[in-house]
Amino acid sequence: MSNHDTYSSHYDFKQVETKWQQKWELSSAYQVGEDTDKEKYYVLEMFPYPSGRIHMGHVRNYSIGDVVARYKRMRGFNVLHPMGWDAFGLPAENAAQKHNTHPAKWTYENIDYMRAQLKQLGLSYDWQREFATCDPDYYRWEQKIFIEMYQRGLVYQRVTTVNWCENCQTVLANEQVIDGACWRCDDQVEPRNMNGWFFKITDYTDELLNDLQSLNGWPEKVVTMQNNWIGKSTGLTCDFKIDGSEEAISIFTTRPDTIFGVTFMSLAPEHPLLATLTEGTGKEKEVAGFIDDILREKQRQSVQEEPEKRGMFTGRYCINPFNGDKIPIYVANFVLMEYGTGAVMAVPAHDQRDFEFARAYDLTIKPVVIPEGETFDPEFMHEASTVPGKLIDSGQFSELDSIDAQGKIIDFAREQGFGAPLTTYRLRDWGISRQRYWGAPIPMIHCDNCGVVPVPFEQLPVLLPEDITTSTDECRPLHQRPDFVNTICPACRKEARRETDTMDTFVESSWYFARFACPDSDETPLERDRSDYWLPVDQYIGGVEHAILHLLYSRFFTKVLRDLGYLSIAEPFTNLLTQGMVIKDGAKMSKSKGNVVDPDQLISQYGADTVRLFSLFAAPPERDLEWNVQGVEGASRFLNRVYRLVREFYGSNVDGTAYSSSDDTALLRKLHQTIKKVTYDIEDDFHFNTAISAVMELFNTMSSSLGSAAGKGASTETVSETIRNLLLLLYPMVPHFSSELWEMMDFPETPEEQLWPIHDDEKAREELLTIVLQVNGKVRSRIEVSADSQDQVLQDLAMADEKVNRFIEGKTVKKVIVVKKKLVNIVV
RNA sequence: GCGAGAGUGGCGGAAUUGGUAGACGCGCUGGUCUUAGGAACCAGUAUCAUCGAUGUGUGGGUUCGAGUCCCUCCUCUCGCACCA
Repeated sequence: MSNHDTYSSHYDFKQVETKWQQKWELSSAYQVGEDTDKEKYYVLEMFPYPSGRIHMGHVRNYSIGDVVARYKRMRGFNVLHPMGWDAFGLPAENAAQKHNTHPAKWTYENIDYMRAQLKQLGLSYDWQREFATCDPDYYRWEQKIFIEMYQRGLVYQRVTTVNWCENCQTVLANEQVIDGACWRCDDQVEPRNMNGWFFKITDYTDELLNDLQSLNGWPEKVVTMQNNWIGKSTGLTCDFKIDGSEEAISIFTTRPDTIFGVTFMSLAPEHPLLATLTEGTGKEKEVAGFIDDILREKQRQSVQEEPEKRGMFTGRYCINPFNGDKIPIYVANFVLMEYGTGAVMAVPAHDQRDFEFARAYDLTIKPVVIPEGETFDPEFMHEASTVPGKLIDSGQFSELDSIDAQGKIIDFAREQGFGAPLTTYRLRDWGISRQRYWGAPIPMIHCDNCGVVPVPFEQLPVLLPEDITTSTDECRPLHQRPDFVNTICPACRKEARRETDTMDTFVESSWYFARFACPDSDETPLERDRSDYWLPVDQYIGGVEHAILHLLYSRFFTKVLRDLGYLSIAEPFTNLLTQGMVIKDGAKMSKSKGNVVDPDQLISQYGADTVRLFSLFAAPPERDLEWNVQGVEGASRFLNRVYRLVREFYGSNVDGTAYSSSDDTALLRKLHQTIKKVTYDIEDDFHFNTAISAVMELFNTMSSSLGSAAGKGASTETVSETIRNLLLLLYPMVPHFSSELWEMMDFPETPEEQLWPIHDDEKAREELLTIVLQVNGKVRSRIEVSADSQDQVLQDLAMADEKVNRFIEGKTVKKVIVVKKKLVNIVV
């Protein structure tokens, strides 16, 4: 019985995929260690939250990553490709309440299920390195890093107005508030004053900003988003003395050149000077009422709508230090306390918001920057002018160009002592306190004698109490656990209380990629030599929805870990691929829309390789992928066609059959062209869709070559060679399938032990080319010529062409353009 | 409003530098085999028409030649959004 007979007549993906997955599992095929003989390559996909089961977005993300991993291995790299679980978070608590279980139990059960799902997809992870962020062995190191950050002054506590989500019963960071709503549950966020822990990410603002320039392997879009988020602006801060008082109002402006055009002052309703300012004006009550009013309005409205500009005169004036002008002070609803100084010098002639306000309250508009060839009459202006020009009415700065004037005005303010250059940022410190149970405890102790004291390293981890029962309306679960809260102060040995806040789960995901270098290390969070070998991540892959939150925090942590001596790198991810969403019927998959596709069901119906192939084929990775069942069937059909052809070829035993040598070279040529194209598509941009279509073309060519009668078609040898290479090209995308057919063909070893094929330019070269013949730029005919034809020959052939002649007859040929290997264009 | 990106057959999408528009796949049409086919295989498939003409959101421009470059406008997606 020949080997061939043991293979079924149709491709049995279930049996084949199980077989290879078992082999990989038993041989720990993708386990790696540091190997200084080989160049390392670290490919990482954003690890999932263990919500219960994987979704199609994961399937796509991890399929892309797996192709990269398998491809790079074939290129001789020592590839690190790990997987883990972003396992802390609120859904576990909610689910635990709902199903009357424990968050840990729920989480670890989900992980078990999802791990099995990932294994069914045949993803080539080094499972030895797997961890979940809720493992005490992980978060103990996070607690250590926290304390070291605290000791370095990068952690502090303060009371602030925080974003409170009533639904989640917790605080959110600025980055986690989207359009005034919670990023997770979409509930409206409300302000609340609370004590909380902060990471001093603003210490790293400049570095986070400047290093963006080095991220050439990131999509420009993501870099821009981070740039905007950090929001650097430079300008002047300047004091306006309050008339009849020793106090002054500090303003910040990016347009110091317009400072002679200031006609009033606007304060944010929360501005601290307001209370004293109105004293004795007789307007105290009126102003206070107005402030209450706009603060309440601000809370109510969604961030979407921009309210009408409203304000009220405070009854006081201040003095413009540049020209001594006495200008009225207003409270205004559009001034933000969070930005700059909470006070704005209003220049209605050159700022649209100030302009609208001035029109509404009939305030003076004074133009001071006049663009070339224009004049402004304040009475007839219908919008502010924000373009540069020449200064007027600006004291000694009049006649200057407005751009040049900016620096001179700042210098003057500094010399006179009432102002200074200032750079402001939009980025705030990162509030990491969460009033929840299922998170890493913040390892701090509050002592009445000693104040805040870090938990000593040897006492780490501060474990979450396990026997917790979370009930629906329970807030701050740890707070209500005396056995957790009550402790001894490490400094004075007196009774003290543990911190009961847990850390934002984004803290875990900010350094997990580094821990993958040494997940088993029980001495230290990161071993320097191992992280130096593996980091940075060469290719990071995930959804664009993390463009700010996770990626910014990870960059921050990388720099902190470097400064703590754990890492040598400044940036964590050299190359970033942000893959598009998986959509169906033009919309994002969601339960409410009822268009969710279940990966389990797909895999059992079509097999992992088909699902992988389709998700790689249907669109390039950075674009949204429209899920289409018929497309999946197309992918399945393709694999079956290849299977049948290979099986028949192997069984036909056609050695010695006569063949056509021209067909033989043609197939070989196509093969080498395909190797070239597939390699280029993967290397250049991970454009697997076009790579797959090239392999399909190769298969079609081979298939028609094989079907020919004796004396035609390619030789057995060439077909075998083509199959061999085709399986190698396909291997990273459909590894089970390729491995199986490889074995069927009796090729030595397995595809993954082979090197990626290299094309031969000589063999890929076309002998005959189709040259397009144009008349006046329109295609009129085509001719076949040998590839080395000279220009003159081409031109002669073109002029002699019958179809061409129909179009040039009776006309004068003005010009002939010959483009090598492409076309001849005759202009008449 | 500001910023970025994108508009190509019935559909998903191709088209390295300006040089054959629609690769590859889906769908559809016809055929072969078949008791049957929603399997497989073969042929066809941008549109309109007889030569031929027209076609990459709109209108213009540059060029021998434009999906690709420039300008105008329209639409969509994403991000930011009273940031002084």
